Amino acid sequence: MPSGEYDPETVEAKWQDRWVEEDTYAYHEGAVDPNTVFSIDSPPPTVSGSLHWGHVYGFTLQDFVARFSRMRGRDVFFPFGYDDNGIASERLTEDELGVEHQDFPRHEFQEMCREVTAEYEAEFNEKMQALGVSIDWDYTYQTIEPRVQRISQLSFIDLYDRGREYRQRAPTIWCPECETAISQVETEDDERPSHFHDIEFSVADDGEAFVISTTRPELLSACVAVFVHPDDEANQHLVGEEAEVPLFGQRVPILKDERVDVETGSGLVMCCTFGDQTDIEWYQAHDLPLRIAIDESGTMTEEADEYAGLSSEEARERIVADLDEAGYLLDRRSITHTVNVHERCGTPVEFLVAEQWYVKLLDKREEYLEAGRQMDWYPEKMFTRYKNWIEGLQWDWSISRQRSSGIPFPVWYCAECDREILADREQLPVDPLVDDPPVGACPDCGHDEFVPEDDVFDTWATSSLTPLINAGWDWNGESGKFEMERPELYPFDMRPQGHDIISFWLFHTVVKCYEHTGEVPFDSVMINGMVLDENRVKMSKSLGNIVSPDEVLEKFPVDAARYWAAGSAVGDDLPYKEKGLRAGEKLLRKLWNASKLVESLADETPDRPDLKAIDSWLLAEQDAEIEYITEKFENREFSKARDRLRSFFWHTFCDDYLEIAKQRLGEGGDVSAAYTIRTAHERFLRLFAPFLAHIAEEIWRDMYGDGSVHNEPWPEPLGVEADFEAGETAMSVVGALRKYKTDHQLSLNATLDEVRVYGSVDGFEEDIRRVMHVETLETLDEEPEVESVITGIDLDYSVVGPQYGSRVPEIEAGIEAGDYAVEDGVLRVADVELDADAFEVNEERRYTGDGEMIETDRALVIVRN
RNA sequence: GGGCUCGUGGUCUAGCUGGUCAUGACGCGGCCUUUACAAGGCCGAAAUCGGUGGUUCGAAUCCGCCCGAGCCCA
Repeated sequence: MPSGEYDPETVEAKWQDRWVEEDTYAYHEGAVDPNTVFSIDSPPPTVSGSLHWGHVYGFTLQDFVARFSRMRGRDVFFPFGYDDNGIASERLTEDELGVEHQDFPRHEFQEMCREVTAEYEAEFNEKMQALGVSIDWDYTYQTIEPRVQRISQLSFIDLYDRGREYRQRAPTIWCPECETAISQVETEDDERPSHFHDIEFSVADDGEAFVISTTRPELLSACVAVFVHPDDEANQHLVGEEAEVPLFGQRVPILKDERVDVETGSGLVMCCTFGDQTDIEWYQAHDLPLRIAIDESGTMTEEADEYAGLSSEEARERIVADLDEAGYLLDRRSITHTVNVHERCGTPVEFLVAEQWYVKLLDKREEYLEAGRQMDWYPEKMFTRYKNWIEGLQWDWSISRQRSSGIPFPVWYCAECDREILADREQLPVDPLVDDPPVGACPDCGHDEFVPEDDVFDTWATSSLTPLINAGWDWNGESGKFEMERPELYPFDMRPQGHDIISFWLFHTVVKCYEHTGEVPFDSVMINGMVLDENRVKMSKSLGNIVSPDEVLEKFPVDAARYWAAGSAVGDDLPYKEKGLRAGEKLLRKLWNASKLVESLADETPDRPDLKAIDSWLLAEQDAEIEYITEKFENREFSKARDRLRSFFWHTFCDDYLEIAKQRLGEGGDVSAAYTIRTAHERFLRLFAPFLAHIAEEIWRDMYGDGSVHNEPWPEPLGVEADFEAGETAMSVVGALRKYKTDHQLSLNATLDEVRVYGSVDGFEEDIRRVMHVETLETLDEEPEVESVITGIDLDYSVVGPQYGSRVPEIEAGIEAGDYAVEDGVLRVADVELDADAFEVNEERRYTGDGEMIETDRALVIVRN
């Protein structure tokens, strides 16, 4: 039985171990009915070595749903995965081993990644288990494992076959540091110090000089045009002429375009291949030629003449010096400007032209929007983000990456005609760098040499397949179809996701799975907010405001953190607050102590006897609470469920009911009380189980069951009939008597001589009398001797407002002036008659008899002492 | 620069399909040993609901503008 003080450190670790050992949260493979299965597709975290509050928060919310659903009789599938084939893992491996990925063949480097990430993942697993999240650890995956590589490549081939992919030479955002193409979403803006250079250009025909301002003089050789703003009258005469580029001497057209920024510099701009995003737009809009001066490693090309072979930085310095010497450099000044940088490494990006694979998105925007609409969004408002993202899409999705670690494209190209040769589904996973293509000769031209594709997939191309990975999607060569090993899981019942990555992760997952299966992959999406610090600022390394979960969990029980996590509406950001955890800790202590008391008062549950009034009242109240809490869980309104449960348990059960039951059971065998106290308590444990997973388990196994509380059914209403009116009135009388004692500085067990109650407390008289230590308690059938003084009229505005509209102020003025009369339940004021439902007479009652009267909203209580 | 979200007692939060004295918790003050819990119980003080203008008989709630924070996208 529960005894002594609650010791979370021992208790929590004990159950965490046993849950894993005993497979408490095992998904039952036999389950086939999609209606009884509840499948969760958790987005796999990136392996970076440490668990942060975002993980704790997100997984705890998922766990609430998992535990609740399990108790509601669903076969819960709660898997776990790692996204470990991205740049983060690649860098982790490089740092850990002190190597550069360029120095190894791809498969060797991948092997190193697997080894390094495996260590971090093992540590992460332990921490996850120490959070008590009800994951089935038999279902895990790594996005870098061969099985997932196969699924990724199958996905590529399937999309290709469906005409959803294409290869195109197109401007690409390039990180010279990582030497890879990156997508738009992987870049961010950053303020960087730089220099503005005023460079003298001239008109080719007449030699008229004009000034170009640029931050990138190293791109002079890549200059393909000069632009003038259409509103720039002073320079309008240049339009249509040709300009001669200094040092390099190429002639370029002078054109007009409204995208010229007239605020900065001279108002004349050079367009290069490619200095920035606008250059790409100009290249497309004005059909300009390409002059590629910087290659993929950030080195100057032949296009840069004598500067070829230099790094772009070296070339910049040399070119600036040469411009200066030749008299072309008119000014050079320091500025700070916004540049596009790669979010991972902070290097300013370049824009190159390269052959890339794309997934088509733009042509099916409407369909993808509709797919999003078909999912239930918790909270609903987050659908807007998905919608805005789709509506704002401008580019298809580039999935090519030039990296060592990653999943290879299963493609070769004919060395002669460039025809694309895709791998056979049966041979996947393949690595074209090592493996041979499935044909000996090109089907188009018969040539027998092939060039392997050496790019790998964008990491999102794989992490957007998690529903398929979890469901065991694969190609069956015999049936010639895609099949799922666990089809009952798909579509998944719930997809959890942070609100910061709805736009690409969730969106890409919906798109890919929808294309492969023809079905929207999720019935519902649950969006979680970000964890902020105590001052409501997002935690980040650069601000140094990170609070590590490890530290906190040394001080507080996991259940307290779980209590905290339930403290905000789903989707809203949640500040980390020690106070929130302390409140949780207090609840654990209260639950523990109350359980000790329950066990000491009644150590077994008798068969259900005829229940006394207060007992059926408590159980009926609990029924109503269960209904409320169940509904809140279903709607993912955890904080409402939590607060209502806590408050009902603490105040109604502990403060009101237990105090009364304590005396009844203390005085001798009261079967009705014994039945009720244990029945209610047992149901409380089940209700608390999704939130306070550990303590509920500890007490449950001590008092009620051999199995886990987490595999017990969720409580159903008992259907007990009760006089709610009398029960609540009785509790208000007890409250009034407590207040009387407090006001008179009496101890709570002080005796009261005589109490008279006017109000319906039928069947509760004895309970009130005993718990408040009343000598004689009498109920009155008629109102006691009171003097009523009308102090005013309260209008019911929901009735009066719509009825009288602008005349309301007149009515109010009449009441204020005392210029009214109440007769036969009708109020006459300001020439109107109000019915009884439109107002309430406000009376002050003064008791004129012996003793003191206390008024509650349900009863009048007179105390003589 | 654009979109979305948020801004309620000292702190966190409910209410936000408009309707009397704005919910609860933490903290604070006072009182009380009810042999489960004093890390408890009871009572109390404390908010012009970010600012401003409007719609309305009536606005925390609806609309406009402004300020601040966060996320996403330029």
